[in-house]
Amino acid sequence: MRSSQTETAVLGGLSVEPMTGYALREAIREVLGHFWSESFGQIYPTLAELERQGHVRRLDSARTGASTFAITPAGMTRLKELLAQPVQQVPPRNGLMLRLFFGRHLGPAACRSLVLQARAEAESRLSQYDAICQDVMKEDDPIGDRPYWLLTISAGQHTARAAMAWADEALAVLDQLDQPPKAAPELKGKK
Amino acid sequence: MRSSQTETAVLGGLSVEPMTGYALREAIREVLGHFWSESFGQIYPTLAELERQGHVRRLDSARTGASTFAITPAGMTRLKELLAQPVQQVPPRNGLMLRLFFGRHLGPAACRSLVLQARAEAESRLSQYDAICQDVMKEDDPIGDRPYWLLTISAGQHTARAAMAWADEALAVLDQLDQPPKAAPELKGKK
DNA sequence: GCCCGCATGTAACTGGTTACATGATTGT
DNA sequence: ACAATCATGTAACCAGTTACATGCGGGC
Repeated sequence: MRSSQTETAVLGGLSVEPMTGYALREAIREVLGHFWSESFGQIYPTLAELERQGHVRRLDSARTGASTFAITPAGMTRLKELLAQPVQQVPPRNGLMLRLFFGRHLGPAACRSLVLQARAEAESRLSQYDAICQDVMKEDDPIGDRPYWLLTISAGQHTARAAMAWADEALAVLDQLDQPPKAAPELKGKK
Repeated sequence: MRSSQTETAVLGGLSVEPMTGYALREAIREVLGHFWSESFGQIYPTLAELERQGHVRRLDSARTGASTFAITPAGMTRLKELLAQPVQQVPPRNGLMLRLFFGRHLGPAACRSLVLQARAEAESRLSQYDAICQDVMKEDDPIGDRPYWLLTISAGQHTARAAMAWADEALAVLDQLDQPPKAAPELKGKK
């Protein structure tokens, strides 16, 4: 039973519409990209396994090698089962925080640029969410997936805004550290 | 060259004070726990390798098997080198978002309880940060690590608060989805 | 005498990525 | 003709966790 996580993503993707393995990966990158990722090395073996179990079926298995997969009723049942399983969280590993925690050895200036970079990334993510949001809103949604999709986008936006707010705060702190004139105000002009 | 990430955490930990491998793991769990984790299976081989390279040295290698490790000058150099390396980010895999994205198959009620759970976790993390913050403030800090440590705590607080705000918003949306009475208010009492 | 917490280490497994080999289709 | 893109699949590798084997020292 490979990973169940990948299985969920694959079945979930195919529950929206039938796709080739390749298209599936593209879709995951473009739509789930801000909270999920899969590589070919995971997708193809998983598809093969799911087919063996009758959870997906190959549509045009004909000539060309390229085959579109569709989810079967059994697959839908399996998907619901997988979705209902408890969320397993990954042990945290945040490289930025690790560096910042030992930031004394790095110096305030280097830390500053790390935080600045993080802020820029958060900002760019935020504008991507707007774009994705537009996309989701402008295609019609007969089966009612939209509200759920918007939920995940909203989560991304909250996270990104929080990251930016934190970064601003952190930058102020680091500036203080960089020139810590105990007293002596108003020597150089502003800031 | 094993993982460099673990190497950084281990050298960083020993840069604060000499410790045994066991204590190192405890310290990482307790202090870096909200953004980092290491297991024995990583720590011991890494310590052995670092010793071989002269980046750490065993203090009381005497009798009892238990040995305290200290970082060497070469190790400090190496640590700074590692900290200066670009942050490598992990491909995202957020199990909660995956479930929510395909939430239509799960139904609003089940999604609601997932979000509720996430909110509770965020809330508990938030109160943990307060506790850690107290700890950090009440021991004195001759070498100036404190501001950096507070930075990482603050990041955790921002993230947790964002998660809670999002959860509240999401809960409202899911409630709407659960009873979507286009019109026709006040039929059954309260719910 | 026994259990518990400190301590060290290793082997097996897992979940995942990267890189590669291969080939069809399409556009220029 | 050739390049780019779509498409499939596998093998090698990697980081990391889990579980296990082992043993010391102290408290009850």
